[in-house]
Amino acid sequence: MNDIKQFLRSNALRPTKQRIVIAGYLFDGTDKHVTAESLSTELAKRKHIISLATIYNTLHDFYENGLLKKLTLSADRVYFDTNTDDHHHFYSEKEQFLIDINKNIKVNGLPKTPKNKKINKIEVIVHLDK
Amino acid sequence: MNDIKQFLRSNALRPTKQRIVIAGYLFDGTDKHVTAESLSTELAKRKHIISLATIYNTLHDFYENGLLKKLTLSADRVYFDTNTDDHHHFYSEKEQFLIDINKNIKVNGLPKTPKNKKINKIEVIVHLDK
DNA sequence: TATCAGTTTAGAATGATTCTAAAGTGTTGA
DNA sequence: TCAACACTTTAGAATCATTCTAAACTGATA
Ligand SMILES: [Mn+2]
Ligand SMILES: [Mn+2]
Ligand SMILES: [Zn+2]
Ligand SMILES: [Zn+2]
Repeated sequence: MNDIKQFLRSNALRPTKQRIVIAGYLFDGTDKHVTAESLSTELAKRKHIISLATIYNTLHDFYENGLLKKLTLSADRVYFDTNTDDHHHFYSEKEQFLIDINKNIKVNGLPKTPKNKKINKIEVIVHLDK
Repeated sequence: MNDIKQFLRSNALRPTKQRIVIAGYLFDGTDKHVTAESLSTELAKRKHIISLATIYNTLHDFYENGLLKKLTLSADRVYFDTNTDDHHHFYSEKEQFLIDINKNIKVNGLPKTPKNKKINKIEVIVHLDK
C-alpha cells in the first residue's frame, strides 16, 4: 500500500484513494487484460465503487505513463494490458478469450518498410475459433 | 454493370441500384480499405448519395458473403478490406495509413495452441511511426 | 493549516453503429 | 405482363462505449 503510493509517485501520479485501489488491483503481480467495464465490475465485487469516468481517466493516465499497454482487438471496447513487455496474443472474439504469448516470436518475410516510415511495433494476433 | 449484377446474383444478393454502385466502386480491380464513412464520402464525390444505413447494411452483406474482410485496427471505426486473400498490413494509426502486405509472411516460435481451441487466423499488424 | 493544482464525479455530449418501421423495388409464377 | 411478396432502402431514433464539462473534493506544499 505504501509501495503502491511510492509506485504512483514515482510515475508522477498523485496517489489518490482511487488510483491506489486501481493500481492495487491491476499490479498485484498477475498479468491482466481489462476493459473499463470489466475493471469497474471487478472493483465493485471488492466493494470499491469508483466512477466510470475515473476508471477511464486512470486507465489513460496509467497508459500514458507506460504502465499499461492498449489493445485494439474488437471495435467496441478497448483492452488495457498490464503486461508491458513486448508480447503477442491468442484471442477469441467469440469467447472474449485473451492469452499472452510471451515466447519469442519471429516474423519472417516482411517486405521493406514504406518510404519514410519506421516500424513502431509488430503485433501478432492469433485468432482462435471461427 | 451486367457483370456486377451477375456477380451480386451469384452471391445471393439482389442487385439493387445501391449495391450495384457500391460493388462497382469496391470491386473495380483496385484493392481498397474503406470505412462506412470513407465509402460514403467516395460515393458522394461520384454523385451517388446512398444512406449510411444502406452503406452499413451493404458492407455487412458483402462481408457475410465473404466478399470483404473486416479489420479491427482502431477502436472507433471498422475497416473493410476488398482484398480477401490471406494477407497482413502496415498500419499507421496517426496517419490512417493502411497498406497490404501480400508477401508470404511466416510467424515462427508460436507456443502451442490453447487446449481445445484451434487457430482461425494469424494476423500480423506492422505499426508504423510512434 | 491555508492554498492551489490536480483529481473525482454526475451527468451531458459525442460519434460510430444498429435498430425500427414505413415506403420502395427486384423477382417470379400465372 | 404484372400482381404479389419477400427483400431492400431509408430517415430518424436508439444504443453504448467513451469523452467532456464543470463543480466539488483532496493531496501536496509551505
Ligand atoms: Mn460502439
Ligand atoms: Mn466511439
Ligand atoms: Zn497481454
Ligand atoms: Zn488489406
